[in-house]
Amino acid sequence: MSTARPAPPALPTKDRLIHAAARLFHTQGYNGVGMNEILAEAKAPKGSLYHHFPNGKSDLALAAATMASDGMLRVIAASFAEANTFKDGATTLCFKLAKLFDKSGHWAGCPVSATLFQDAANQEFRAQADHFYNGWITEVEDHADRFGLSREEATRKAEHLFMLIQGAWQLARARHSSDVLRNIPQYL
Amino acid sequence: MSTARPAPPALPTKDRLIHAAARLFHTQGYNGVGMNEILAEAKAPKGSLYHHFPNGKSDLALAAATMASDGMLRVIAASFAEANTFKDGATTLCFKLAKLFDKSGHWAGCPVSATLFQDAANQEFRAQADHFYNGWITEVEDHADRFGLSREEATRKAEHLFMLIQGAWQLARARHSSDVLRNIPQYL
DNA sequence: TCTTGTCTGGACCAATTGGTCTAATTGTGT
DNA sequence: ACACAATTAGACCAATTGGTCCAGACAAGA
Repeated sequence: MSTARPAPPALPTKDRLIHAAARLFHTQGYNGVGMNEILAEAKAPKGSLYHHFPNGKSDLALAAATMASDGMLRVIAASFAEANTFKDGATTLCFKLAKLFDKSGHWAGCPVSATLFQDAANQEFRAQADHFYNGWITEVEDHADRFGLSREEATRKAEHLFMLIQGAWQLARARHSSDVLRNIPQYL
Repeated sequence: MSTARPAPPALPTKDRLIHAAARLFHTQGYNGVGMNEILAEAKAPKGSLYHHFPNGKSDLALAAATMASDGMLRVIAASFAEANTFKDGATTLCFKLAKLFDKSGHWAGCPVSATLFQDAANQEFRAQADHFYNGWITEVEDHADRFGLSREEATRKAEHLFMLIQGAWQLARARHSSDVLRNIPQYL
C-alpha cells in the first residue's frame, strides 16, 4: 500500500531530546544518565544534540526541568479548577500524583530535584529549582485565594501541601508504593 | 619538642573511608562522586578500599548510609529524651536538623536518599532505604508511645513528622535556607 | 626469628564519560 | 535552478570511571 511510510518520529528532534532527557533524569538523576543513553532513547545523533543545546548536558537538563515544571503546574491547575474547597483540590492533586507515580513503575522522583540538585557548586541549577518550586507553591496559593483565605493562610497551606507531597513522595519511592501519597489528605 | 609526631590519621582507614564516602555522597549524590574523590578525601590508597569493601562503591554506600542512619536515630532519641510532649520533641528535632543543615553549607540532602536512590534496577539499595526510613519512623513512634498516644495515633504522627521534615529539607536546599525546617512545628 | 595473615601502595586496565569537529544532507527562499 | 542556512551523521578525542592485581610493608603469635 502506498501508506506504508517509514513513520516519521512524530516529534521534532529537539523535543524528542527534551522528552528523553526528562524521563531519564527524573528516574536516574542527572549524574546517573549518560549522553549516549539520552541519544539512544531519543534516536538522535550527537551532532543534533549539540546543535540544539550548545552547552550540552546542562542546557538539556534545564530544558527538561522546565518542561516537567510546566507539566506540574498544569496538574495543579487541573486539580484545583473544579474543586469547591482547598482540601478537595489538594486531595485530587495527591491522587493524580499517586497515579503518575504508579505509571512510572513506583520509582520516579521529583523531576526538579532529580534533575537539578547536582552539587553545591552549581548555583544556576539551584536557583532554577528554587524558581520552579516557588512557581508550584504560588499556583496553589492562588487557588487557595479563591476559597477566601487570607494571603498568610494561603501561603501557609500551600507550603504545607508542598512539604507533605515531597516527603510522601520520598517515602513512596522507598516503599515502592503510592499509598502514602493517597493518605496525605488526612494531615490537611 | 619531642611531641612533634606526624599526627597519625586518628581514625583507622576503614572508618576514614566510610566517613569520607558519607560526606561526599550526601552532598553530591551516589553518582556524583567518583572513587578517586573518596580516596583523596580519606587519604587512602585504592588497595585499602577494595580490601575493606570487596564490592567497591556499593559496599561503601551501604556502610555510609548505615552510619548516617544510626546518627539520625541518635538525634531523634536525643530530641525526644527530655521532651514533655510530642510537639516539644518534634520541635527540638527540627531545630537540631536545621543546625546540621546550616553546618553543611545549606546544601546537604537526606543522606539515605542521596546515597541509595540510584536507579530503579537497584532493589537492594531501595530495600535498605526503606529499612532505614522505617527505623526512623519507629524511633519517633516509640517516643510518641511514651506520651500516652494510641499505636495508630503514634504511627500517624510519626509519619506526618517524617514527611514534613523530608519535604522541608528539599525546600531548604532549593532556598539555601534552614528557615523552613524551623517552621515545621506550626504544622503539627 | 620465622611465619602467617592483614593491610597498603599504586601501576594498570577496559569501558564510558561529556564534548568537538567536519563533511554531508536537507530545507527554504529567490 | 541556485544559494544559503539549518540540521544531521558519526568519527574522533582527552579525561575519567569503577575495578583488578600484585609486590611489598607491617603486625602478632610461635
